[in-house]
Amino acid sequence: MVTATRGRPRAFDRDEALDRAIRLFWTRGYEATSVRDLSEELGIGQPSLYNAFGGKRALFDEAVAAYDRDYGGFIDAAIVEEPTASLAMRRILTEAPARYTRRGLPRGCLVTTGDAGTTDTDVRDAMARLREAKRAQLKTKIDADIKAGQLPDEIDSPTLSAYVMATLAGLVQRARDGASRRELDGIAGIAASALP
Amino acid sequence: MVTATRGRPRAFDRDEALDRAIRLFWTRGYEATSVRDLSEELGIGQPSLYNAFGGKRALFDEAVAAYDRDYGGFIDAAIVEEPTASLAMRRILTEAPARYTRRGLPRGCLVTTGDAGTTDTDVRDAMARLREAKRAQLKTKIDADIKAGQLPDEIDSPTLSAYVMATLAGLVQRARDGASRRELDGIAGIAASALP
DNA sequence: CCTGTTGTGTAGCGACTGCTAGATAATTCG
DNA sequence: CGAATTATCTAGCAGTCGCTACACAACAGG
Repeated sequence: MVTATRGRPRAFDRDEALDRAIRLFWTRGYEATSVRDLSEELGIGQPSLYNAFGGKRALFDEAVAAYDRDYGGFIDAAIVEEPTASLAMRRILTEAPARYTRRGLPRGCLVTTGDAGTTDTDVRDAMARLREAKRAQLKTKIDADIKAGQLPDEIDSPTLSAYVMATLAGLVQRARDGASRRELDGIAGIAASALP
Repeated sequence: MVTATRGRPRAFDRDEALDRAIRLFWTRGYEATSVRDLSEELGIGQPSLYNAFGGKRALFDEAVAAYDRDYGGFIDAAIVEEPTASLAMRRILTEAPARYTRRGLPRGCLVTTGDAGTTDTDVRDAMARLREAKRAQLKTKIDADIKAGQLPDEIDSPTLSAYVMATLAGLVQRARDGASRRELDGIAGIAASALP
């Protein structure tokens, strides 16, 4: 085996520690989360954190990737699974309120607000690129429907995909300000009524 | 005179310094803006800053108040000046894209994102209260129209006002991610089509 | 002039930031 | 067993945070 376990074994569950890191970054964002906060919340010393994850920035990147897979994947799922862009967009707006107000989990979305209030431009650029990638995915799906005649030619796919992303960001803002799941459902319902 | 100018006169323009502080907080948010940054950008020493404004938090509060008056007032103006809630909401969504992408000014809105990524719960609560006040103003205007028969009884005014606020937050997010004025116009147009 | 009042500059406080050197503990391999 | 490898712990680095004590400068009133 290449992955022979030589040396002293790790004293903590790496996946569980990563999940705790996700929730802390999710709650406070990148810059407002200190390495000492992480060390305490993960229940490991700082040298262990650096040994296992490489550093604050590397841990954040890994946390964002794991978040996108474990918590934020409903958007990708809707785009992949729904037969049309209209259905995908409606499903995204329908599911978002529940996703942003889960009990036992932080409010909102790590990808949407994880870089807010962060000075580091690398972090901001990386997160902006991730958001842009989601929008582009949706735009591609809309374009496919236009080409297939499922949506009228006049539809502006860059704007429409941006509209959905902006609506999600608005829902995140409301969720973090304490809005109820019910209120978010109402907002998403109004927003969905503008979809083609 | 009570305001006799005894003692050494101030060596800088307080209003201009406050305006520079507004732009810095607007760009970076509360926590990511350091007192040293402010001191440098305002062109005054830290003791002068503390003497003139009281401290970082007091300066931020004053900056937010001045921002709301000088830059963010278009929302209040629309609510006060437009005869109906429908017109006010449409005007808000129409004007927001330009407001969030002014040349020579930071992107977005200080009230919407000034507290993002901030640990201090007092700051977050104060900003959330300010946002809630705006929403409540709009809700009152909608309620008045319902009562006057200008809008149907089935309209859910808390949700509709929250929808407008959420849309603005989404526009801010897109603006800060680099979206063009034109894209924001498009998003706002779609959002407005959902209004009653 | 002198006194009182206020603003400015220097210099530094204690607390926190991300990070790491060095010693030691716990495991596998030969 | 010893040697090699990896993890953990203590302790502390240089840098930044918001803030301020202190000395001095610049004004008004007497």
